[in-house]
Amino acid sequence: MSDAAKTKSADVAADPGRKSMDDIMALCKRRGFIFQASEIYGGINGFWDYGPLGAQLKKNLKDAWWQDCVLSPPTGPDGREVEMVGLDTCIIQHPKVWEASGHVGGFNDPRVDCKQSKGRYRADHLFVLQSTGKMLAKPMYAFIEGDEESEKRAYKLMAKYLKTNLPLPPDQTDVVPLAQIPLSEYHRLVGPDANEPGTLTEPRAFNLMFKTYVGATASEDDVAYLRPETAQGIFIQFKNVVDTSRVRVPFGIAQMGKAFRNEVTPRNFTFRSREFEQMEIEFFCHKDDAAKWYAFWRDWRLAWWRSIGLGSDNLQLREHDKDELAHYAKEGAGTSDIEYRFPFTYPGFGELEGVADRSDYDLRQHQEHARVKLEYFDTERGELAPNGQPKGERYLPNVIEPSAGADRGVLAVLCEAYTPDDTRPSKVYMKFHPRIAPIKAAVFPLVNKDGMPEVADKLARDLKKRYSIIETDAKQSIGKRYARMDEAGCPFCFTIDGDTLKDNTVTLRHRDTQEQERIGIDKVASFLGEKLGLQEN
RNA sequence: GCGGGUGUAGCUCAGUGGUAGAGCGUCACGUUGCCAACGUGAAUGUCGUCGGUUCAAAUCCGAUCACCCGCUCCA
Repeated sequence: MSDAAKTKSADVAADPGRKSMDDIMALCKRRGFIFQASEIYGGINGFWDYGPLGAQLKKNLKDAWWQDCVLSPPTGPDGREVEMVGLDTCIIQHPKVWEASGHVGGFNDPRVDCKQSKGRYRADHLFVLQSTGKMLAKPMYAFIEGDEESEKRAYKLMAKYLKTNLPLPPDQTDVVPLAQIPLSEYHRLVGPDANEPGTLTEPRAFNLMFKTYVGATASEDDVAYLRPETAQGIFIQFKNVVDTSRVRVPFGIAQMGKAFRNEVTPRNFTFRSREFEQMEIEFFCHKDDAAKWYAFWRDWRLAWWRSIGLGSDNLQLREHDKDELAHYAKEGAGTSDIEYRFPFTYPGFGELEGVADRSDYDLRQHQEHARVKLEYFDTERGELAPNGQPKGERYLPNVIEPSAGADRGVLAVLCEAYTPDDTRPSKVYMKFHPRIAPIKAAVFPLVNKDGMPEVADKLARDLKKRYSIIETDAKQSIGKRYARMDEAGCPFCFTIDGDTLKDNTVTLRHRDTQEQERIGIDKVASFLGEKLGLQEN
């Protein structure tokens, strides 16, 4: 901050590397954006609550997403308005949902810790180089699959032990997966980063899902899980939506809601929380069109984040490398992350939204596990019948999934908006896009007498009928009230003064420039409507 | 999970064994007529929590919780 203080606010605003996360967190607490969950009990790791301003900010962000994705969707690559419907499914579903999705069984990969090097490894990524023949009490060397350095190290150590040169005689050693080494032999095992044997722990499972029980008896037969993603609720209701809402492929189903993951390390304020909210679209299309729709959503979602105020320099698109791809995306057209440059990731970026081609993986999995046909009959495809009509085609649609983190979105918006400015009394202001600003406007009587409060109250009441959150405040000096609004990120203030009583004009004060102008009191509503991007008249 | 750091008023922090502090903010009254103005006054703390040492602990010791940083992890 000491550097930032000497810098022009515009420079600081554009450069998150100059913003202090501590200062942003302090403001979030001070102004009631974000509180630590269960704070009076000492807090609870990985959980955060939203205060009055934060709750409104988050609601505005979610409303903007719902508005732009569901109620007023964009024009697709085929030139037509995208077809989209909403859905709201349960946090708790049948346990088999998570078996089908691969969340149970497939992904609670066991980990192995090294007591000496403090390293942690995926057990299925570790291989062991051992000498054959008389194995008793001889050391074995673990290395990481695909990691040449650790593999070379293991061979070098083995060569040293066998007192031979590299390459090792092939008949004296072999390589086996760690899983084949019995626990009783771990005392002979040298870890990939250790220099003595016996430092590796036994493989331990990490289950990232929250476990709970359905029913008051709570026996092991009643185990259920809190959803780790909202997506599966969409997949398992896919058939109902198709059967009841007249949608036709290509179309999307949108849903937002809480999801839960027992993150190993909750970190970076709300960025990695154990309870978080997702805004997900599952877009269903024919396999032949998947690449086209994937590119469309990837680009459109990036543009959307820009439209709500995330600066272009701090936002980037990153295509995943092949080896990064999740199990469900291996067959797809690709995965990319929309990333924001947070102060705590600077100069790197952190994921805001992932856009993935999930192929038909999920529908296929549920079709198999539930033994229910989930195929879609497309009447516009297939070869032509003699009457000139297509015969139709039956298929499992491909899925393009733009999956955004609502809390990460709020955090990015907070970081982007945070603008130190030593020249103004508040020393900082929150430069929210008017569309998502929690307080849209403030109405102040310049002084609390001479008929001004009455006029201000009337204007505020009129505005409140149409716009969310209009602040009124008649206490203390006008400068103090402007400063408070700067920290809350209120974009516009309207001040009633002596002249208002004579000529019906008010002072309009702009947050970002601190400029003032006079406009007619009857123009205030239409001005706000235009600035907030709402229909007026 | 490991290592380092931090935890005192709403916020930022001072306080190294002897009665709990400052600035800012908040609130009230007065004044003020466009940028945290001024005056007067007020409220606010089990010094993160629990335990130990001591005549006496915010201060020393132990444990624990939370947050920050670095590893690790993040389907």
